[in-house]
Amino acid sequence: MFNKKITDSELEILQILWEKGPCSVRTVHEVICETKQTGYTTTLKLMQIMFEKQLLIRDDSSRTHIYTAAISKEKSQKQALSKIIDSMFKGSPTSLVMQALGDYKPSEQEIVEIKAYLDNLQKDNR
Amino acid sequence: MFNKKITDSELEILQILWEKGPCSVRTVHEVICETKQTGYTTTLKLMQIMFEKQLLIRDDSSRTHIYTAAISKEKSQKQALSKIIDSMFKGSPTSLVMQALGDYKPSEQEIVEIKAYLDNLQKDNR
DNA sequence: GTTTGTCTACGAAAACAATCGTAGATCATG
DNA sequence: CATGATCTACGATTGTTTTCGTAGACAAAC
Repeated sequence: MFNKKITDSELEILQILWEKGPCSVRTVHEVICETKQTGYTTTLKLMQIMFEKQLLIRDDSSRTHIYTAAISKEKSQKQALSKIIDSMFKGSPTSLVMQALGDYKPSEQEIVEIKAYLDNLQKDNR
Repeated sequence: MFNKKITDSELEILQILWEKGPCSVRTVHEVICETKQTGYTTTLKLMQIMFEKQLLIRDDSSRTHIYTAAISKEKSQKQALSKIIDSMFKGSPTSLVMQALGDYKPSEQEIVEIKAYLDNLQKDNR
């Protein structure tokens, strides 16, 4: 029942809503238009479908409906990570982490932060 | 001209080729059949399309064509990471790493490995 | 109150992905 | 060499996602 696949277009809309909070279709559409050239009703339809799929919540008490993301950014991040860990990293989160660290060398400061985080995990383990 | 979108089915095929090296359609199809029930010609067609898209290279010197992945696993991993870093982690690789560590608590052993890796990065920085 | 603009709803088209059936070529084997 | 197995090529079908046009409701402005 859960685990509906989120398409790229849908993700784009979710991101706008995570960023800006509850929005009308018009507002979302204007953001999309900055990068993509597409019609207003396209955005509308997408958001209506997302509402049906329960990816969005909407307040239709006034004429201009206001939409809100129904799933948290964190949960989606986890889902996205989960998917690529399965599909690209043989199910090994650690190998994803190593690869990410290798590809995008973090700064000294960031390394320190990550290490601190790892220290905490180790404490929890005991 | 670049940035061909790789679909899930295509990724499945790429993974098999990364794992096993150059393969015939039959070989790939047999692996797919272990998890999915699908016709041989479906796999064939997919691989033909991937060849046209230049996701695969093929040797058609003998009757049974032999296909090879045209992009490396590492490059695809990087591409996949890059995509979700952009789309879900506001362009911050570090935040992806932290989230992954938080979601999938690594074992003591893995933590040690990651720390060692970070140590190396720090050395390189100096 | 009529015109103009903005909103939703909805159906249909277009684009893209995945599936399969069939045909024709080639090969292996009795 | 005839039969059956296996291969490619290719068109057709189905399913999903994205796009848009049109219609009707409502509001604002003149």
